[in-house]
Amino acid sequence: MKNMLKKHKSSCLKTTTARKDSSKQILMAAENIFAERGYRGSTISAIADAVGLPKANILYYFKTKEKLYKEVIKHLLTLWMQHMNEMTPEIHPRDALPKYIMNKVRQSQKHPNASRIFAAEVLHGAKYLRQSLQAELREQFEGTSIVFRAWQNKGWIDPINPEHLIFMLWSSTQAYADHELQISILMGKEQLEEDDFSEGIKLITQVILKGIGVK
Amino acid sequence: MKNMLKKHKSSCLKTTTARKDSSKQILMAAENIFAERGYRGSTISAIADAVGLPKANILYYFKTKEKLYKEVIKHLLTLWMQHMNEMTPEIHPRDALPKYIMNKVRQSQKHPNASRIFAAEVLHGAKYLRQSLQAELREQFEGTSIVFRAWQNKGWIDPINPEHLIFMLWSSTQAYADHELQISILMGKEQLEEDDFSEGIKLITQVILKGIGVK
DNA sequence: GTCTATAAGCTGATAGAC
DNA sequence: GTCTATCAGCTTATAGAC
Repeated sequence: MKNMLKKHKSSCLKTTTARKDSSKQILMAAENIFAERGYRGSTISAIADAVGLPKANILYYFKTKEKLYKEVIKHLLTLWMQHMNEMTPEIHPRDALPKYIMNKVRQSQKHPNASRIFAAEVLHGAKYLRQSLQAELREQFEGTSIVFRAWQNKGWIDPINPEHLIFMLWSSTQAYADHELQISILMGKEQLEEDDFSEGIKLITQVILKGIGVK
Repeated sequence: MKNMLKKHKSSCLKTTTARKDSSKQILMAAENIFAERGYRGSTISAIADAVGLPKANILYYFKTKEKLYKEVIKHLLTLWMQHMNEMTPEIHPRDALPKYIMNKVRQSQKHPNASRIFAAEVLHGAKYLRQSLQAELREQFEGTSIVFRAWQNKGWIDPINPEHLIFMLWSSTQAYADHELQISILMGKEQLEEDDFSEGIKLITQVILKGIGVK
Protein backbone atom coordinates (compact mmCIF):
# COMPACT_ATOMS: atom_id res chain seq x y z
CA MET A 1 0.00 0.00 0.00
CA LYS A 2 2.92 2.31 0.60
CA ASN A 3 5.20 1.87 -2.37
CA MET A 4 3.13 2.31 -5.46
CA LEU A 5 4.09 1.08 -8.85
CA LYS A 6 6.20 3.72 -10.49
CA LYS A 7 4.79 4.14 -13.96
CA HIS A 8 6.45 5.21 -17.16
CA LYS A 9 9.78 6.98 -16.88
CA SER A 10 10.78 8.67 -20.09
CA SER A 11 9.62 5.81 -22.25
CA CYS A 12 6.07 6.89 -22.78
CA LEU A 13 4.56 9.47 -25.04
CA LYS A 14 1.30 7.69 -25.76
CA THR A 15 0.41 4.94 -23.32
CA THR A 16 -2.35 2.43 -23.91
CA THR A 17 -5.19 4.18 -22.09
CA ALA A 18 -5.85 7.66 -23.28
CA ARG A 19 -3.39 9.64 -21.24
CA LYS A 20 -5.16 12.49 -19.54
CA ASP A 21 -3.29 15.54 -18.54
CA SER A 22 -1.50 14.90 -15.27
CA SER A 23 -2.90 18.14 -13.98
CA LYS A 24 -6.46 16.86 -14.26
CA GLN A 25 -5.63 13.53 -12.68
CA ILE A 26 -4.03 15.32 -9.76
CA LEU A 27 -7.09 17.53 -9.30
CA MET A 28 -9.39 14.52 -9.21
CA ALA A 29 -7.25 12.66 -6.73
CA ALA A 30 -6.90 15.75 -4.59
CA GLU A 31 -10.66 16.14 -4.49
CA ASN A 32 -11.03 12.68 -2.99
CA ILE A 33 -8.25 13.03 -0.47
CA PHE A 34 -9.34 16.48 0.68
CA ALA A 35 -12.93 15.29 1.06
CA GLU A 36 -11.94 12.30 3.16
CA ARG A 37 -9.33 13.85 5.41
CA GLY A 38 -9.85 17.61 5.30
CA TYR A 39 -7.24 20.15 4.25
CA ARG A 40 -4.79 19.66 7.09
CA GLY A 41 -5.26 15.94 7.25
CA SER A 42 -4.42 15.58 3.57
CA THR A 43 -0.79 15.20 2.62
CA ILE A 44 0.88 15.79 -0.70
CA SER A 45 2.32 12.28 -0.47
CA ALA A 46 -1.14 10.79 -0.21
CA ILE A 47 -2.31 12.67 -3.28
CA ALA A 48 0.87 11.71 -5.14
CA ASP A 49 0.39 8.04 -4.25
CA ALA A 50 -3.21 8.14 -5.41
CA VAL A 51 -2.15 9.36 -8.85
CA GLY A 52 0.97 7.21 -8.91
CA LEU A 53 3.44 10.07 -9.13
CA PRO A 54 6.25 11.38 -6.96
CA LYS A 55 5.48 14.22 -4.58
CA ALA A 56 7.62 16.67 -6.49
CA ASN A 57 5.38 16.40 -9.54
CA ILE A 58 2.35 17.60 -7.66
CA LEU A 59 4.28 20.67 -6.59
CA TYR A 60 5.52 21.15 -10.11
CA TYR A 61 1.97 21.54 -11.42
CA PHE A 62 0.55 23.40 -8.42
CA LYS A 63 3.21 25.51 -6.78
CA THR A 64 1.93 24.89 -3.24
CA LYS A 65 -0.56 22.70 -1.38
CA GLU A 66 -2.72 25.75 -0.76
CA LYS A 67 -2.90 26.63 -4.45
CA LEU A 68 -3.94 23.08 -5.27
CA TYR A 69 -6.68 23.28 -2.67
CA LYS A 70 -7.97 26.57 -4.04
CA GLU A 71 -8.17 25.08 -7.51
CA VAL A 72 -10.23 22.20 -6.17
CA ILE A 73 -12.59 24.52 -4.29
CA LYS A 74 -13.07 26.72 -7.32
CA HIS A 75 -14.21 23.79 -9.41
CA LEU A 76 -16.53 22.51 -6.71
CA LEU A 77 -18.36 25.75 -6.10
CA THR A 78 -19.51 25.75 -9.70
CA LEU A 79 -21.02 22.32 -9.22
CA TRP A 80 -22.53 23.31 -5.92
CA MET A 81 -24.39 26.33 -7.27
CA GLN A 82 -25.36 25.13 -10.70
CA HIS A 83 -29.01 24.24 -10.10
CA MET A 84 -30.02 27.42 -8.34
CA ASN A 85 -30.14 29.43 -11.55
CA GLU A 86 -32.92 27.24 -12.85
CA MET A 87 -35.40 28.79 -10.43
CA THR A 88 -36.91 31.97 -11.93
CA PRO A 89 -39.78 34.30 -11.01
CA GLU A 90 -41.81 33.03 -13.97
CA ILE A 91 -41.73 29.32 -13.20
CA HIS A 92 -44.27 28.24 -10.59
CA PRO A 93 -42.70 26.94 -7.36
CA ARG A 94 -44.74 23.75 -7.68
CA ASP A 95 -42.52 22.94 -10.64
CA ALA A 96 -39.29 24.76 -9.76
CA LEU A 97 -38.84 23.66 -6.15
CA PRO A 98 -39.28 19.88 -6.59
CA LYS A 99 -36.85 20.04 -9.48
CA TYR A 100 -34.28 21.96 -7.47
CA ILE A 101 -34.59 19.65 -4.47
CA MET A 102 -34.21 16.60 -6.66
CA ASN A 103 -31.20 17.97 -8.50
CA LYS A 104 -29.53 19.02 -5.27
CA VAL A 105 -29.95 15.68 -3.52
CA ARG A 106 -28.96 13.78 -6.66
CA GLN A 107 -25.85 15.89 -6.84
CA SER A 108 -25.05 15.03 -3.24
CA GLN A 109 -25.42 11.42 -4.28
CA LYS A 110 -23.26 11.65 -7.39
CA HIS A 111 -20.62 14.07 -6.17
CA PRO A 112 -20.47 13.69 -2.41
CA ASN A 113 -16.95 15.06 -2.36
CA ALA A 114 -18.03 18.40 -3.73
CA SER A 115 -20.53 18.87 -0.94
CA ARG A 116 -18.21 17.57 1.74
CA ILE A 117 -15.25 19.74 0.92
CA PHE A 118 -17.55 22.70 0.64
CA ALA A 119 -19.11 21.95 4.01
CA ALA A 120 -15.75 21.45 5.69
CA GLU A 121 -14.53 24.72 4.25
CA VAL A 122 -17.55 26.56 5.63
CA LEU A 123 -17.27 24.79 8.95
CA HIS A 124 -13.72 25.96 9.51
CA GLY A 125 -14.27 29.56 8.66
CA ALA A 126 -14.53 29.59 4.86
CA LYS A 127 -10.99 30.94 4.74
CA TYR A 128 -10.24 30.19 1.11
CA LEU A 129 -13.81 30.54 -0.06
CA ARG A 130 -14.02 34.03 1.28
CA GLN A 131 -10.94 35.25 -0.54
CA SER A 132 -11.94 34.36 -4.04
CA LEU A 133 -15.53 33.24 -4.29
CA GLN A 134 -17.56 35.15 -1.75
CA ALA A 135 -18.84 37.52 -4.43
CA GLU A 136 -20.17 34.82 -6.72
CA LEU A 137 -21.82 32.92 -3.89
CA ARG A 138 -23.48 36.04 -2.59
CA GLU A 139 -24.76 37.05 -5.99
CA GLN A 140 -26.37 33.66 -6.38
CA PHE A 141 -27.89 33.91 -2.91
CA GLU A 142 -29.39 37.33 -3.55
CA GLY A 143 -30.71 36.28 -6.93
CA THR A 144 -32.60 33.40 -5.40
CA SER A 145 -33.98 35.60 -2.61
CA ILE A 146 -35.44 37.86 -5.29
CA VAL A 147 -37.08 34.89 -6.99
CA PHE A 148 -38.70 33.79 -3.73
CA ARG A 149 -39.94 37.30 -3.07
CA ALA A 150 -41.47 37.46 -6.54
CA TRP A 151 -43.31 34.21 -5.86
CA GLN A 152 -44.67 35.75 -2.68
CA ASN A 153 -45.90 38.84 -4.49
CA LYS A 154 -47.74 36.67 -6.96
CA GLY A 155 -49.36 34.83 -4.07
CA TRP A 156 -47.73 31.56 -5.10
CA ILE A 157 -46.18 30.98 -1.69
CA ASP A 158 -46.92 32.14 1.87
CA PRO A 159 -45.18 35.21 3.25
CA ILE A 160 -41.99 33.68 4.57
CA ASN A 161 -38.43 34.86 5.05
CA PRO A 162 -36.75 34.06 1.71
CA GLU A 163 -33.18 34.09 3.00
CA HIS A 164 -33.87 31.61 5.76
CA LEU A 165 -35.83 29.42 3.38
CA ILE A 166 -32.70 29.19 1.25
CA PHE A 167 -30.71 28.07 4.29
CA MET A 168 -33.32 25.45 5.03
CA LEU A 169 -33.22 24.16 1.46
CA TRP A 170 -29.43 24.07 1.39
CA SER A 171 -28.96 22.38 4.70
CA SER A 172 -31.67 19.76 4.34
CA THR A 173 -30.61 18.71 0.84
CA GLN A 174 -26.90 18.88 1.49
CA ALA A 175 -27.24 16.65 4.54
CA TYR A 176 -27.47 13.67 2.23
CA ALA A 177 -23.85 14.18 1.28
CA ASP A 178 -22.40 15.77 4.40
CA HIS A 179 -23.96 13.38 6.82
CA GLU A 180 -24.13 10.35 4.61
CA LEU A 181 -22.05 8.44 7.09
CA GLN A 182 -24.10 9.51 10.07
CA ILE A 183 -27.28 8.66 8.26
CA SER A 184 -26.08 5.27 7.10
CA ILE A 185 -24.88 4.40 10.61
CA LEU A 186 -28.25 5.33 12.05
CA MET A 187 -30.15 3.45 9.37
CA GLY A 188 -27.95 0.43 9.99
CA LYS A 189 -26.45 0.32 6.52
CA GLU A 190 -22.98 0.30 5.12
CA GLN A 191 -23.89 3.13 2.80
CA LEU A 192 -26.97 4.92 1.57
CA GLU A 193 -29.00 3.16 -1.10
CA GLU A 194 -31.09 4.51 -3.94
CA ASP A 195 -34.25 4.24 -1.85
CA ASP A 196 -32.82 6.46 0.87
CA PHE A 197 -32.09 9.25 -1.57
CA SER A 198 -35.51 9.01 -3.22
CA GLU A 199 -37.25 8.88 0.18
CA GLY A 200 -35.26 11.94 1.24
CA ILE A 201 -36.22 13.83 -1.90
CA LYS A 202 -39.86 12.86 -1.38
CA LEU A 203 -39.96 14.00 2.23
CA ILE A 204 -38.15 17.30 1.73
CA THR A 205 -40.31 18.16 -1.29
CA GLN A 206 -43.51 17.25 0.54
CA VAL A 207 -42.67 19.23 3.68
CA ILE A 208 -41.30 22.30 1.91
CA LEU A 209 -44.10 22.63 -0.64
CA LYS A 210 -46.91 22.16 1.85
CA GLY A 211 -44.98 24.14 4.47
CA ILE A 212 -44.76 27.32 2.41
CA GLY A 213 -48.29 26.98 1.06
CA VAL A 214 -47.74 25.97 -2.55
CA LYS A 215 -51.06 24.87 -4.03
CA MET B 1 0.91 36.19 21.35
CA LYS B 2 3.44 33.37 21.36
CA ASN B 3 4.99 33.45 24.80
CA MET B 4 2.20 33.37 27.30
CA LEU B 5 2.52 34.48 30.86
CA LYS B 6 3.67 31.50 32.87
CA LYS B 7 1.39 31.42 35.86
CA HIS B 8 2.00 30.11 39.35
CA LYS B 9 4.92 27.74 39.79
CA SER B 10 4.86 26.02 43.14
CA SER B 11 3.73 29.14 44.96
CA CYS B 12 0.00 28.67 44.67
CA LEU B 13 -2.39 26.44 46.45
CA LYS B 14 -5.32 28.81 46.44
CA THR B 15 -5.15 31.60 43.91
CA THR B 16 -7.51 34.53 43.86
CA THR B 17 -10.08 33.20 41.44
CA ALA B 18 -11.54 29.88 42.38
CA ARG B 19 -9.02 27.48 40.87
CA LYS B 20 -10.86 25.03 38.69
CA ASP B 21 -9.43 21.66 38.06
CA SER B 22 -6.82 21.89 35.31
CA SER B 23 -8.48 18.96 33.64
CA LYS B 24 -11.68 20.92 33.11
CA GLN B 25 -9.88 23.99 31.88
CA ILE B 26 -8.01 21.88 29.37
CA LEU B 27 -11.22 20.31 28.12
CA MET B 28 -12.82 23.69 27.60
CA ALA B 29 -9.83 25.07 25.76
CA ALA B 30 -9.57 21.93 23.65
CA GLU B 31 -13.22 22.28 22.68
CA ASN B 32 -12.56 25.73 21.24
CA ILE B 33 -9.37 24.82 19.43
CA PHE B 34 -10.80 21.62 17.93
CA ALA B 35 -13.91 23.48 16.76
CA GLU B 36 -11.89 26.21 15.06
CA ARG B 37 -9.17 24.15 13.44
CA GLY B 38 -10.41 20.56 13.30
CA TYR B 39 -8.67 17.57 14.83
CA ARG B 40 -5.57 17.52 12.66
CA GLY B 41 -5.27 21.27 12.54
CA SER B 42 -5.27 21.51 16.31
CA THR B 43 -1.96 21.19 18.12
CA ILE B 44 -1.28 20.36 21.72
CA SER B 45 0.82 23.52 21.94
CA ALA B 46 -2.15 25.64 20.92
CA ILE B 47 -4.33 24.06 23.58
CA ALA B 48 -1.57 24.42 26.15
CA ASP B 49 -1.11 28.10 25.30
CA ALA B 50 -4.84 28.71 25.57
CA VAL B 51 -4.86 27.35 29.14
CA GLY B 52 -1.50 28.88 30.01
CA LEU B 53 0.25 25.59 30.70
CA PRO B 54 3.20 23.75 29.19
CA LYS B 55 2.48 21.10 26.60
CA ALA B 56 3.60 18.27 28.85
CA ASN B 57 0.81 18.98 31.31
CA ILE B 58 -1.88 18.37 28.74
CA LEU B 59 -0.38 14.96 28.05
CA TYR B 60 -0.10 14.31 31.75
CA TYR B 61 -3.87 14.64 32.18
CA PHE B 62 -4.88 13.05 28.89
CA LYS B 63 -2.38 10.43 27.84
CA THR B 64 -2.62 11.25 24.11
CA LYS B 65 -4.12 13.85 21.79
CA GLU B 66 -6.63 11.28 20.59
CA LYS B 67 -7.84 10.49 24.09
CA LEU B 68 -8.33 14.18 24.78
CA TYR B 69 -10.37 14.48 21.58
CA LYS B 70 -12.54 11.53 22.51
CA GLU B 71 -13.27 13.08 25.90
CA VAL B 72 -14.36 16.28 24.21
CA ILE B 73 -16.60 14.41 21.76
CA LYS B 74 -18.19 12.42 24.54
CA HIS B 75 -19.19 15.54 26.41
CA LEU B 76 -20.53 17.21 23.29
CA LEU B 77 -22.76 14.36 22.21
CA THR B 78 -24.65 14.65 25.46
CA LEU B 79 -25.33 18.31 24.75
CA TRP B 80 -26.22 17.56 21.17
CA MET B 81 -28.87 14.98 22.00
CA GLN B 82 -30.31 16.41 25.16
CA HIS B 83 -33.47 18.01 23.79
CA MET B 84 -34.67 15.04 21.78
CA ASN B 85 -35.87 13.18 24.84
CA GLU B 86 -38.38 15.89 25.55
CA MET B 87 -40.52 14.78 22.61
CA THR B 88 -42.88 11.99 23.67
CA PRO B 89 -45.89 10.23 22.09
CA GLU B 90 -48.23 11.95 24.56
CA ILE B 91 -47.26 15.55 23.91
CA HIS B 92 -48.90 17.04 20.85
CA PRO B 93 -46.46 17.96 18.05
CA ARG B 94 -47.86 21.48 17.98
CA ASP B 95 -46.22 21.92 21.38
CA ALA B 96 -43.31 19.50 21.19
CA LEU B 97 -41.86 20.41 17.79
CA PRO B 98 -41.66 24.19 18.21
CA LYS B 99 -40.02 23.65 21.56
CA TYR B 100 -37.48 21.22 20.11
CA ILE B 101 -36.67 23.47 17.17
CA MET B 102 -36.21 26.44 19.46
CA ASN B 103 -34.00 24.56 21.89
CA LYS B 104 -31.89 23.14 19.11
CA VAL B 105 -31.25 26.46 17.38
CA ARG B 106 -30.66 28.19 20.70
CA GLN B 107 -28.12 25.56 21.54
CA SER B 108 -26.39 26.16 18.22
CA GLN B 109 -26.29 29.79 19.22
CA LYS B 110 -24.97 29.21 22.74
CA HIS B 111 -22.64 26.29 22.06
CA PRO B 112 -21.59 26.57 18.45
CA ASN B 113 -18.48 24.55 19.16
CA ALA B 114 -20.44 21.50 20.16
CA SER B 115 -22.31 21.45 16.89
CA ARG B 116 -19.24 22.25 14.82
CA ILE B 117 -17.01 19.55 16.24
CA PHE B 118 -19.83 17.09 15.92
CA ALA B 119 -20.43 18.08 12.31
CA ALA B 120 -16.75 17.88 11.42
CA GLU B 121 -16.53 14.48 13.02
CA VAL B 122 -19.46 13.21 10.97
CA LEU B 123 -18.12 14.83 7.81
CA HIS B 124 -14.83 13.01 8.04
CA GLY B 125 -16.25 9.59 8.64
CA ALA B 126 -17.33 9.69 12.29
CA LYS B 127 -14.22 7.69 13.17
CA TYR B 128 -14.20 8.33 16.89
CA LEU B 129 -17.93 8.71 17.21
CA ARG B 130 -18.51 5.30 15.77
CA GLN B 131 -16.23 3.53 18.18
CA SER B 132 -17.78 4.65 21.38
CA LEU B 133 -21.04 6.45 20.89
CA GLN B 134 -22.79 4.91 17.93
CA ALA B 135 -25.06 2.88 20.19
CA GLU B 136 -26.32 5.85 22.20
CA LEU B 137 -26.89 7.97 19.13
CA ARG B 138 -28.80 5.21 17.42
CA GLU B 139 -30.96 4.51 20.44
CA GLN B 140 -31.93 8.17 20.54
CA PHE B 141 -32.68 8.13 16.83
CA GLU B 142 -34.91 5.09 17.03
CA GLY B 143 -36.72 6.45 20.06
CA THR B 144 -37.63 9.61 18.23
CA SER B 145 -38.74 7.66 15.15
CA ILE B 146 -41.17 5.79 17.37
CA VAL B 147 -42.54 9.04 18.74
CA PHE B 148 -43.16 10.37 15.23
CA ARG B 149 -44.87 7.13 14.24
CA ALA B 150 -47.12 7.37 17.28
CA TRP B 151 -48.10 10.89 16.29
CA GLN B 152 -48.98 9.59 12.86
CA ASN B 153 -51.17 6.83 14.26
CA LYS B 154 -53.05 9.38 16.32
CA GLY B 155 -53.61 11.42 13.19
CA TRP B 156 -51.66 14.33 14.64
CA ILE B 157 -49.32 14.52 11.66
CA ASP B 158 -49.45 13.48 8.00
CA PRO B 159 -48.08 10.09 6.99
CA ILE B 160 -44.44 10.96 6.42
CA ASN B 161 -41.16 9.09 6.71
CA PRO B 162 -40.13 9.61 10.36
CA GLU B 163 -36.44 8.86 9.86
CA HIS B 164 -36.03 11.37 7.09
CA LEU B 165 -38.00 13.95 9.03
CA ILE B 166 -35.43 13.63 11.81
CA PHE B 167 -32.64 14.28 9.31
CA MET B 168 -34.48 17.34 8.07
CA LEU B 169 -34.92 18.65 11.60
CA TRP B 170 -31.29 18.01 12.51
CA SER B 171 -29.79 19.51 9.41
CA SER B 172 -31.95 22.60 9.22
CA THR B 173 -31.49 23.51 12.89
CA GLN B 174 -27.83 22.62 13.06
CA ALA B 175 -27.07 24.81 10.08
CA TYR B 176 -27.23 27.83 12.37
CA ALA B 177 -24.08 26.65 14.10
CA ASP B 178 -22.30 24.77 11.34
CA HIS B 179 -22.79 27.36 8.67
CA GLU B 180 -22.85 30.43 10.86
CA LEU B 181 -19.96 31.83 8.93
CA GLN B 182 -21.47 31.12 5.57
CA ILE B 183 -24.76 32.60 6.65
CA SER B 184 -23.21 35.72 8.10
CA ILE B 185 -21.14 36.26 4.97
CA LEU B 186 -24.20 35.96 2.80
CA MET B 187 -26.25 38.22 5.00
CA GLY B 188 -23.45 40.76 4.94
CA LYS B 189 -22.77 40.68 8.66
CA GLU B 190 -19.74 40.06 10.80
CA GLN B 191 -21.66 37.52 12.83
CA LEU B 192 -25.23 36.37 13.30
CA GLU B 193 -27.43 38.54 15.48
CA GLU B 194 -30.30 37.66 17.78
CA ASP B 195 -32.81 38.48 15.03
CA ASP B 196 -31.26 35.97 12.65
CA PHE B 197 -31.64 33.15 15.12
CA SER B 198 -35.22 34.06 16.00
CA GLU B 199 -36.11 34.46 12.29
CA GLY B 200 -34.57 31.06 11.61
CA ILE B 201 -36.53 29.45 14.43
CA LYS B 202 -39.71 31.08 13.15
CA LEU B 203 -39.24 29.91 9.58
CA ILE B 204 -38.24 26.34 10.39
CA THR B 205 -41.14 25.97 12.83
CA GLN B 206 -43.62 27.43 10.38
CA VAL B 207 -42.50 25.27 7.46
CA ILE B 208 -42.19 22.02 9.41
CA LEU B 209 -45.49 22.30 11.29
CA LYS B 210 -47.53 23.25 8.25
CA GLY B 211 -45.49 20.89 6.07
CA ILE B 212 -46.36 17.77 8.06
CA GLY B 213 -49.96 18.82 8.59
CA VAL B 214 -50.04 19.76 12.27
CA LYS B 215 -53.33 21.52 13.00
C1' DG C 1 2.13 17.24 40.19
C1' DT C 2 4.61 20.60 37.36
C1' DC C 3 7.98 21.88 34.35
C1' DT C 4 12.30 21.73 30.73
C1' DA C 5 14.59 19.41 27.29
C1' DT C 6 14.69 16.40 23.75
C1' DA C 7 13.70 12.39 20.98
C1' DA C 8 11.63 10.34 16.75
C1' DG C 9 8.91 10.98 12.96
C1' DC C 10 6.46 13.29 9.42
C1' DT C 11 5.39 17.52 6.47
C1' DG C 12 5.75 21.00 2.72
C1' DA C 13 8.90 22.60 -0.20
C1' DT C 14 13.45 22.94 -2.91
C1' DA C 15 17.82 21.66 -5.56
C1' DG C 16 19.53 19.58 -9.06
C1' DA C 17 20.46 15.17 -12.02
C1' DC C 18 18.45 13.27 -16.09
C1' DG D 1 9.00 17.82 -17.83
C1' DT D 2 10.05 14.07 -14.64
C1' DC D 3 12.30 12.10 -10.97
C1' DT D 4 15.56 11.38 -6.49
C1' DA D 5 17.46 13.21 -2.53
C1' DT D 6 17.32 16.20 1.06
C1' DC D 7 16.41 20.22 4.00
C1' DA D 8 14.25 22.87 7.58
C1' DG D 9 10.48 23.10 10.46
C1' DC D 10 6.90 21.44 13.22
C1' DT D 11 4.33 17.56 15.67
C1' DT D 12 3.30 14.16 19.27
C1' DA D 13 5.10 12.04 22.93
C1' DT D 14 8.61 10.82 26.53
C1' DA D 15 12.51 11.24 30.10
C1' DG D 16 13.75 13.01 33.91
C1' DA D 17 14.91 17.21 37.07
C1' DC D 18 12.50 19.71 40.59
